[in-house]
Amino acid sequence: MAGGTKRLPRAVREQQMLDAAVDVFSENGFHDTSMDAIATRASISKPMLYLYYGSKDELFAACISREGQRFVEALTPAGDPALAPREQLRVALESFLGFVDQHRNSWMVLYRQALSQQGFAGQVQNSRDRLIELTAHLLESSTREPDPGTDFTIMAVALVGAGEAVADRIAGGEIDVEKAADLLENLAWRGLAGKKRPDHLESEHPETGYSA
Amino acid sequence: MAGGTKRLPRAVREQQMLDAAVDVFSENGFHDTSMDAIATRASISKPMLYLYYGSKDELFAACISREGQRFVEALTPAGDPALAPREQLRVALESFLGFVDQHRNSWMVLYRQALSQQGFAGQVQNSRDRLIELTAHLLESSTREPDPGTDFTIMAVALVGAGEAVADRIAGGEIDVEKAADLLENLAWRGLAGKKRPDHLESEHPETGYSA
DNA sequence: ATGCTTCCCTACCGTAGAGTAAGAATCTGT
DNA sequence: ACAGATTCTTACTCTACGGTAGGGAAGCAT
Repeated sequence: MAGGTKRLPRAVREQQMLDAAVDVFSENGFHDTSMDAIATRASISKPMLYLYYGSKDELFAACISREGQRFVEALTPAGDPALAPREQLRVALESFLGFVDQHRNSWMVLYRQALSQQGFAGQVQNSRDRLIELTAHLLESSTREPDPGTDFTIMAVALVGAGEAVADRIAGGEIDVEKAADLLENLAWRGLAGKKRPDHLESEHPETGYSA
Repeated sequence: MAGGTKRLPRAVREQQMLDAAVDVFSENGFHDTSMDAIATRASISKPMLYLYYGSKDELFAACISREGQRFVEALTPAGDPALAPREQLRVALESFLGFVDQHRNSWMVLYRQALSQQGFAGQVQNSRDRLIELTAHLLESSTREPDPGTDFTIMAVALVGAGEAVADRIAGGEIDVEKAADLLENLAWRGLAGKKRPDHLESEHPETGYSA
């Protein structure tokens, strides 16, 4: 009589548990989240968590794994080889920021929790490194005359870092995806102080200036 | 007979304790660090920690406070009003990255630990926000014809984010300060794919490649 | 040489929370 | 309608660790 729902097949319950776990982890962090809290949130009893996932660590790892999966999937449209490299970068940017905009919990769990939790950082750093390598590739492909000695990987590190910082603001609801994508695209190609996008833009309208 | 050293004046012991605490916190994170571990590292007994700082939280807060202080101090040379804004930005960049290069533990504690520890994040976010505002100001001051509607704060967020990402690589010993500063300066003014610094550069010499 | 202050320790308490034992329902095939 | 598998719960155990009680020894006055 845990709450009403009962006797669901394992596969379903597992997802429910992960949903609850991601929620609570993203709210309170790994250490300040108790298994009881997750169980309660999932309207289930604690031993179920241990039956399906073996331990708190494994449960958290499962969260990272599923959310990381989703994260990578959200970026695959950017891999479309039909697009010009620079367009790919634009798509990647929008996919990335769009993913954070929705799925804020995933973002919080993956980046603000997992990355700082020794023992899980490596697992996330993998997806991150792939993102960086992808970015480095796109930068390299779309640069006409690369200055000799240019380290595209470090450039990608910087750009991804900028993206993550901006993503945090998106997750905080302070700016919207389009504006952020514009900013980062300009950052990549013209520098911060450079003019904005040369073509269209402002087409949307002149209104507020901030999102919310 | 805790280890040999004995009966030091309070002010000294307090610093010892903070040194030890910063070390251990930066290695293991807040939650995976026990007060016993810190006491042992400081060659002191646990009740001393509680006598001088009242609790684990307060001790951690003291760490953040001291390291944050040092962090801000390291950036003050950039405030020199005699410098042109763009030079100020360059100095700020080098001060920031230089600080991370030495004081890696401070960096880890402040950013990788405190920022992800709910309850302390706000305290650090303060210093961070000031850094962002400072950067935004410098950007604004040194931009000739600001495109109307340009949000310098968000730009600063992006640039600082890039700086933090690069700083992590510095802390990891993967690149050196000068190279990172060049990269970020170029990022700010010309964009990632832009040419490197037009003037001197490579003037330093080809030596070691690492600092320490 | 006696009190007062400062510094410091050994030994303990209390509890939050990870993990488990034991078994009760419910479903599925035959 | 019975056996076996699957889902699920209540009610525990046990340990790590934050925090404390109580006292001891060293310096410094007068």
